[in-house]
Amino acid sequence: MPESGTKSPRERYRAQVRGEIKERAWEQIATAGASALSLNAIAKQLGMSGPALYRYYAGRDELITELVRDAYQSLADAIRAAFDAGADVTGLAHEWRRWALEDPHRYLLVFGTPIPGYRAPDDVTAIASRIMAVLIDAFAAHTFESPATPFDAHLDSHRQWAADHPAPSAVLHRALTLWTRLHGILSLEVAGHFAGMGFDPALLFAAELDALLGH
Amino acid sequence: MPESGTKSPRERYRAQVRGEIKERAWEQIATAGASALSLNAIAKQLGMSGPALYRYYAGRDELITELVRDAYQSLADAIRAAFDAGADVTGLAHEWRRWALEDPHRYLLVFGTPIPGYRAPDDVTAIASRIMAVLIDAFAAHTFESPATPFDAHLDSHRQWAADHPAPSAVLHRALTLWTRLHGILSLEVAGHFAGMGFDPALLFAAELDALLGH
DNA sequence: ATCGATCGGTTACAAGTTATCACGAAGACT
DNA sequence: AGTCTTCGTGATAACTTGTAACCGATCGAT
Repeated sequence: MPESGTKSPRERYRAQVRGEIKERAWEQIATAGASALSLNAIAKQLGMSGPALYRYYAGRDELITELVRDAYQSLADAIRAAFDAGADVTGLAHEWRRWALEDPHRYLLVFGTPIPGYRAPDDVTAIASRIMAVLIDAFAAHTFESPATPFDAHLDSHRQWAADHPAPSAVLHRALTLWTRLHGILSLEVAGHFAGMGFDPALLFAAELDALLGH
Repeated sequence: MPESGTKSPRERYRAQVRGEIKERAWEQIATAGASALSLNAIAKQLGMSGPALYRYYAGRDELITELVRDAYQSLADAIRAAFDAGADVTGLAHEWRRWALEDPHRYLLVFGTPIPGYRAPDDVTAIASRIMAVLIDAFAAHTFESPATPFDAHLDSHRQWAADHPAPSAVLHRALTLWTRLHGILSLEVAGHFAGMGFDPALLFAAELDALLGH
């Protein structure tokens, strides 16, 4: 977030307070989860009492929406940076996992059970498309001798989720499959469903990655 | 739940009210999600006011815990029934999906973001083991020529999650993979993350199933 | 059959939450 | 300086979960 230079001091102060609010919100989410987020507690932590916070965010939903957007953007940045640094699909997948485990509640806020009231803002789907585009680019380097499945044919005419990326539909399929398979493992791991099972989730993750990338 | 015959009328009444409470709770969860569950509203719907509900459930956590247990048991029964009716792995997977889509919030209550305070009761992991055992039995009918992965070796010494099922670790691996891959798709679908993407989730589901069962 | 303890339900209350309103103080701009 | 927007305040409303005290009906035992 550079380039916040030419602004009125009022707006700079406002932006800074909004940032502090989000910071405290993330602290609360990291410890107690998103549904335990308390605007009152945040305000108290910042030294101001109760309704002052409503000058900065219209309500709980708006704050959460912005947190979701930030989290999405954070994932997009991490994936993009890894790709620009030369990471292949395996590298992107491990970066994805690192990002998920770094803050489990953040991952669940983005990909987990949706908050009852709120609806995803439109720009979030744009960020998602950008993430998928990076995955597709990474897969485009590989070559696959994959038999065309019925789903591949279906994808040929349904590719707006990938920002109409010109890659062949088999590649789109791979990218989509990478997403769903990684999410299957990561969401279960992050939600603690592997807890009492004994095996090492990292090994399962690696095995799934190997299986996808041509056994 | 047969064999609830020889009970004191007090206990029968109590059991019936507890059942009605859970019914209303499921209605609320199905419409507004688990985090919007209101004990007051449930009590009001049942004609009794507020704190009377605490005679039946010690608090929110205990009610949710029982709902989670019931949902788990419901899935276990559905899978078990399909298996006993002769369903193969494909049939079990579709039954799993049918169960998930039948009540999305129920699926998310079990496999989604965990509720902040509550912890999964011990018997839930036992039910999970029973489900996994059915999956493993279904896979045991298949034969695989799979190269032993490092994860397979790891699973050989970490199989208590499958109730120490005697199947070879490659089969355990398949069953575990089925779970995580199906959950990856189903959780994203149920949480609405495929909403604006355009493609048909059912075809993606079928494609993943085909890919897993030996392309 | 009467007596007594337990159970079920009630109202009242405490401590929280989100959110709105009306007001005062302080900075910013003309 | 004067005005005007913004920020923070306390008061208030309508909620929530959960506890405490009380009262009546029912069930079990004598």
